[in-house]
Amino acid sequence: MNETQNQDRLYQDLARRLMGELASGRYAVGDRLPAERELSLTHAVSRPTVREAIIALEVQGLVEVRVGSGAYVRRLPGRDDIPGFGITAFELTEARMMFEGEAAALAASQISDEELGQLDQLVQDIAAENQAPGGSEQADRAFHLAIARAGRNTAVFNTIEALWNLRANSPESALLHAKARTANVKPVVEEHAAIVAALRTRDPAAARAAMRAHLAAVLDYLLFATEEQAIAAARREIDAKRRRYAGTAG
Amino acid sequence: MNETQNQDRLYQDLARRLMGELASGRYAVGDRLPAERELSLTHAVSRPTVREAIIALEVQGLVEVRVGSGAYVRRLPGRDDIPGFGITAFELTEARMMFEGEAAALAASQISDEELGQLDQLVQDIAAENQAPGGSEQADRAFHLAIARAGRNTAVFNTIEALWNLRANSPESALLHAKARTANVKPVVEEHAAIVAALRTRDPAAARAAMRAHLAAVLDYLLFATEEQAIAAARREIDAKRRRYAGTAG
DNA sequence: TCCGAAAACCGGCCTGACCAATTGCATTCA
DNA sequence: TGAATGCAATTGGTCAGGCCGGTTTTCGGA
Repeated sequence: MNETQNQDRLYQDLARRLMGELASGRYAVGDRLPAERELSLTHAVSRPTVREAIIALEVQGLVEVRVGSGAYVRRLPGRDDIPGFGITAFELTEARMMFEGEAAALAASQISDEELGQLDQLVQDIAAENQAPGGSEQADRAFHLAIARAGRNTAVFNTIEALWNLRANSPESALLHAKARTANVKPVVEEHAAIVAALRTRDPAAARAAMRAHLAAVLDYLLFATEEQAIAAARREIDAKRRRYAGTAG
Repeated sequence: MNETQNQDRLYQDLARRLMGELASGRYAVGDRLPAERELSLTHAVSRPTVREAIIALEVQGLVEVRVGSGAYVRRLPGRDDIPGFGITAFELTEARMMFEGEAAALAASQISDEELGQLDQLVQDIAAENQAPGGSEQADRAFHLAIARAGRNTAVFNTIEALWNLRANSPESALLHAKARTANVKPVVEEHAAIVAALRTRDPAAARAAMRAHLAAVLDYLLFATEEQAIAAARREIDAKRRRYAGTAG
């Protein structure tokens, strides 16, 4: 048993364990959870703590509490609770290529001169950010969201923003991106500048093409980074085998 | 005082009130909430209840609790808590036109014969659904999500699904769509069939065009429905004025 | 003026208790 | 025999009070 990686409060620990039991299929939708008093015994915590944990589940819509009856499973925890789960960096980037391309096309017909100026500034910020060691992706994110915002469509903006949040939540994705970014500073800046230039012409097709080109390049970087990773892994494996059989051969 | 519309538990009532105070701008991000003991006095509840309410806010990411220090505002309740809030039916449909068009293009290069067969069936379901009085949009939703799924990209599928959920959450949107749908049964079925036909050719550009054409038509329906609504509203207003001034004139 | 220790404050968690809603079972009546 | 009724056990709802350990503030000494 991984007895409670601490640092959280007890109720969070309990809530996580209960969520795990839900995810494990131990309970079906509609089933009743054990009573609060019973849970407090089986999990060795007080009833108030059990209540807090159940409330945490309730707020997330996982269970429904009926007075005098019990807590019932309303839905099972799924990918909604783990945004980005099961999504690879490639899928995410492909989705961004498709959707941000359209967002850029929309922005081309709506963007103001002031917003174009802000994008110019953001391109410079990206350049600075990429040269700094261990730089963040703050400016990069701001750049893409500014374009999405320029389309003047809340649904579009929310969608693009959600994709970026997804990216932050996916550890695999973040790692790959960081790796890919370090090697290719100049191209990234040029691509972003090209997007701004296309937007400045107010040509939707050109803006779409520039954005897609940029993200297609990102996709390439990712591929490259993955290959390197795969090669390194393969090399390690071969070395291990070599060592293992060294005794046999000698 | 709106003394507690009951039926919920106390903690929910308190949590709602606290959320209201956050929304009212009384606290800024980073501010500290009153201490638990203080809240229990000012709101006339026990400390456990206050704790439960604060946990409800914490689970939603609204506040962050620091041991020995207090509960701090992490973000203000906004559109994140009411998905679809502030998004008009037009924005949503425009976003769908852009994004589902791309999803259809992706699907064209990935879809299997079996999936094409399922789409054929769904087109028939949509026809049946639209003829039934007060029919739902179940088949319509299933049709569009099936196409999104056929692209074999989880991020893309999740995005399209999120847009459909948004649609369900927006009352204004649902109303308008219901109104628009009743008047135009045949075209809708034909448009869906055309999308399947385009997918069957495996031509991304054709699939994109068919999907965009369909949603552009939906946009037109919406416009029409809105105009009718606006005209009716204007007529009511004129009538009201007429009645108001009838006494003056007579 | 600066620093460190004590005190005040704050959340974390527990015990024990009582109330109200629900539910299941046994009793009772038709 | 079957349905209606009433009671008791179970369950969540809430409270009071208390102790602990971490954080912040304060105040006196260096």
